Amino acid sequence: MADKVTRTPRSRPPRKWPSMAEVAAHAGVSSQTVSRVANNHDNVDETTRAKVLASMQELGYRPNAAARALVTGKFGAIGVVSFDVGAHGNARTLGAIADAAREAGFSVNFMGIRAQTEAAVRQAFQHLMLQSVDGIVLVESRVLDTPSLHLPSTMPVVVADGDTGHEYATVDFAQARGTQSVVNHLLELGHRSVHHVSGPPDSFAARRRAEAWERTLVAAGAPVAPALWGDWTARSGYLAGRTLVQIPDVTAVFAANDQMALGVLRAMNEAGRSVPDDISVAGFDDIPEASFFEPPLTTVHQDFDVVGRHCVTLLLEQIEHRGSSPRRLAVEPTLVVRASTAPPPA
Amino acid sequence: MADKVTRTPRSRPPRKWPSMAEVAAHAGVSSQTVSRVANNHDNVDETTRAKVLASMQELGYRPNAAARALVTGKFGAIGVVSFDVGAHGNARTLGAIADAAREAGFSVNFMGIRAQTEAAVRQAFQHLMLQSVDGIVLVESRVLDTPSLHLPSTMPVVVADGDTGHEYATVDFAQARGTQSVVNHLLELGHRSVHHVSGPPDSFAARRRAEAWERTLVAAGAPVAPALWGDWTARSGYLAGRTLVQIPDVTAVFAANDQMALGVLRAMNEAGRSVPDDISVAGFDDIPEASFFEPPLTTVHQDFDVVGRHCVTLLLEQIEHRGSSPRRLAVEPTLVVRASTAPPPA
DNA sequence: CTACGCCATGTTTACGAAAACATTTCGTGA
DNA sequence: TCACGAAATGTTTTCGTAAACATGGCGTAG
Repeated sequence: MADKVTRTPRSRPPRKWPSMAEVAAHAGVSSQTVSRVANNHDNVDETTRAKVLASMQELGYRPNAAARALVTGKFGAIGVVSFDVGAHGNARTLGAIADAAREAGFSVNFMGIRAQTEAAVRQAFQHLMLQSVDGIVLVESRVLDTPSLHLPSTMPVVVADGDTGHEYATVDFAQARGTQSVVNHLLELGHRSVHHVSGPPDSFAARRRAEAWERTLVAAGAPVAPALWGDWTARSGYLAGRTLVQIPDVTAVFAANDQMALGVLRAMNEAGRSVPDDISVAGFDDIPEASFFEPPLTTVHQDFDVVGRHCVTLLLEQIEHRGSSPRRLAVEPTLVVRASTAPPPA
Repeated sequence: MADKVTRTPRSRPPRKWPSMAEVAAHAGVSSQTVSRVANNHDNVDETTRAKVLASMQELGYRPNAAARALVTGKFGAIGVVSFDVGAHGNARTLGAIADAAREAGFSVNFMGIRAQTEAAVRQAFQHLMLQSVDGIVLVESRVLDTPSLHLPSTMPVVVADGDTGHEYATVDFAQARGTQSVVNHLLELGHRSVHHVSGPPDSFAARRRAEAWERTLVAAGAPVAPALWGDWTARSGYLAGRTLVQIPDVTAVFAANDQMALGVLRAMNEAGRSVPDDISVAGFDDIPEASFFEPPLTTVHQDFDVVGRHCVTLLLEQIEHRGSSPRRLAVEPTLVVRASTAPPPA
């Protein structure tokens, strides 16, 4: 591109890291021996190994991941595609995945999704495959048609907290059971019915919670009022709460997550309703702050760390033996009763 | 390792992706031309380009990032080392970094830190360099001696929300100004002094907020009571709050983040103190839930998205021209007055 | 004592892409 | 008309590593 007179001598970084060959020369062995030491092969004499390690140390040798990946076909990396990490649950799951991955010697290639379109997810997947990962975890999928992602069948995938209607491995919470436990808790307290503030309809977790809520009510012969749809934010919970206070006979509200429950609490307070004396409110997730809400929130505890670790476990299973049929794991959530639920007013 | 009789024929993935050579053969051109098309060089005839693109499409060609990185020395990836992503601010920053990075064509290699030791950070850095990134962003550093990380001088680094006493580029909030604005807000309301619930002492952000709090009080000639140290969690704020209610003359509390402020609110309520009538409480961060606390929290708004984008900007600057001296950017936080602060009781 | 085999180590090659270098094909001005 | 240069394209080399293959030394069983 420039004139050839200048003879641009290929813009190499002035100080490159030493290569195996340089370490080998320094240690007086072949580069293959250095490779064996670097990969902890056992067929190396201890004396030689020590000599090589010393040279590595002295020269500050770092293996080049790109070269290694090129020849092995493995990248030592897993991709994580996640919706809004501003959401507590997603962030925690990501953190747990990263921890588990690191312990397994993998790094994590993170890709956030802003737009909730299938195109965005597909693009993220493709970008990750470009970036070369050995497998992908999809967190909180909101894509209706996961199978249409056109993933090569060779790419291991684990779906966390998402759709289950596909052939991929999945890890998620037993949403139904968790939901059932809160709703039943409220019914057992004597409430005739339980109103529901749901998450966004395009979220699988939200939909399953809503479905379980409805099923539980129906099973108990309780009337089912239409759910109010929120978007996981406290604000949407607040707006739903303002609607709820205008509906007569509302004595119990189950919000699909704790943030929305917080919004409901606020709306109740603004409307002069006492929680739990006038109205009981329960959430889902058990974020660390839930015990400090006003009043402390009854909710369903989810162990995101376990979910994250399971994701990595399942993914590594598939990476190790490509043929293995993907498994499904469910993590049991537990009801945590605090001060925001009580029997309905007499 | 296994018996050699089996003649394991090198375990290639049965269906590998097509290489440039295959695309080239299919399109009837040289692989170099394919390379030019793949990299959008302009010295390719439009007819040829179209032919190559068609072949790429048909064969499903994906460039191999490892091979590309090996020859270019660039990886198209930035590393992010962050403390607890369960913390809202860190998660948001990470999300913003990921977004900005993706827009710039970079992927994000995430590495979480659990242990708050220098060794853990150093290990994370080294792991990232192994994984081959073009630069690193360190979020919420709690390491006292950042320069001792022994990073090669060639590795671009940006420190977000951390120590500023080093030669790395930094992006953070004008902690001092934000703190000053809340503290002055409280003083102007008529409070004689302001108590402080600080973040952990090993966090730079916490330390700077505490210092600014103290300076502001001193500048105003107000008495300075010792700060109570928390750990960013609502629980620690709650514990601090329980201590505060036993101290006479406390009329205003500034917590170093919103979660701790929430804990303080809870402690006040438990102790029968009214906020803001008896005691004013202010936080820092303006998490989305803050408007829905009981009462809605006066706090300092931080725009994490801007911080994240700035991080990427500064990092790319260094990656592009290695020589450039690292810059420092500060993001202005803004005071958000809500219902948790008021004049002290008469 | 010798041959066989295992162990430590060395040599060659492949991985896929892009830089460097080389060649061909034109169009244009002298 | 021919030389010259720019544009398009092809050929060779390089990156750092690990697999595949090759070799030499040494202990031990026959």
